[in-house]
Amino acid sequence: MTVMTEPRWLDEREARIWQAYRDVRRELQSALDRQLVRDAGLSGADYALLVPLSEAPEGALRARDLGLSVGWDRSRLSHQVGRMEKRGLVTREECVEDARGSMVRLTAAGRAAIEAAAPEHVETVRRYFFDPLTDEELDQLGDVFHRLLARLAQGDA
Amino acid sequence: MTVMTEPRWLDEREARIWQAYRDVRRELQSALDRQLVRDAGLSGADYALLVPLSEAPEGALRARDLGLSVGWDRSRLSHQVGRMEKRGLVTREECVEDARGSMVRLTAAGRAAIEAAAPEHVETVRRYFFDPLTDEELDQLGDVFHRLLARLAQGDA
DNA sequence: CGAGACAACATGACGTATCAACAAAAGGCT
DNA sequence: AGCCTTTTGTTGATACGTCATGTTGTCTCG
Repeated sequence: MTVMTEPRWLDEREARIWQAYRDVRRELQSALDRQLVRDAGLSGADYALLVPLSEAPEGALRARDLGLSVGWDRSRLSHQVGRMEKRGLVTREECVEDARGSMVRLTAAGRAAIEAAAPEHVETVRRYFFDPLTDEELDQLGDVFHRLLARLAQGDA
Repeated sequence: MTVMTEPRWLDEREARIWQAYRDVRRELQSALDRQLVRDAGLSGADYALLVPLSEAPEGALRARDLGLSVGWDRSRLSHQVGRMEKRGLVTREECVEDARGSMVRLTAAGRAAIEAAAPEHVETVRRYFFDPLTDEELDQLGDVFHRLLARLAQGDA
């Protein structure tokens, strides 16, 4: 059983940093999503899937692998692919090696969409994320992020 | 008109850091939300609103001010308050000073919910965010976040 | 004072995210 | 082979987020 000890509340400095993290998270997401929909008519979710698909050998990936590469669960992926299929960005095919599986394939329209969207989007990522930071800070950030990821991954254990 | 120059694609190091950021973002969000709903029956959105309300003088804030304190637009706030009202966590009242306005007030159940949820949640934030980082790293992070926020804010201009 | 601009909030529609339940195929084990 | 477990994917329900729109009240300034 868990003993009820007085919680270690965040001090003022910690609260400020935590708040700043959540603000960055929200505003960065918002800025990137708005740029995408404005300049390319794509949502962030669309873009997230189009990138690994466009880099895949035949412009096609198993749903399972696509899910792994973006870190989504099956349901979220299936719903999103369904919406994108309706808009003609991708098609679904049966998987030959594994009859359970499903292949997601980029259409010509899908490839055109990601190729049109990518340049402006990368510029936006630079503008809001990379440009304001120094090289040293980027290295430290990479370090910090990977340590946080390690902790998050072990949390599942 | 915009000249079409070759975009400055992310190099391998940049891509790795950007990927790590998005992974942290997704996994941290997911871990915190799942902890909240599991231990307290609250969503992240619930918690986000309950915190400033519980800290407000009478457990009540104008919708406008509540929105400012969490960085949400009116619509998002109104929908979320509506859902929380249905569950008895808050009530809506008319605003005396400004007949357009609306007051959001914490109910007894709402206060009980946030007080029950907060200790475990803070521990979880520590576990996944603060504990793995050193003091120096935290200071640098605070610095970095505020610089990014400044850039994001000027983007609106 | 009065007309137009603006601010505050609600709502409906649609896209997105999560969860539970389901179905079907693959793999493992005896 | 036959049973059991695991993997893979879909679906429906519900919660959440964003946009466009509408309503009402306040403010500004001529």
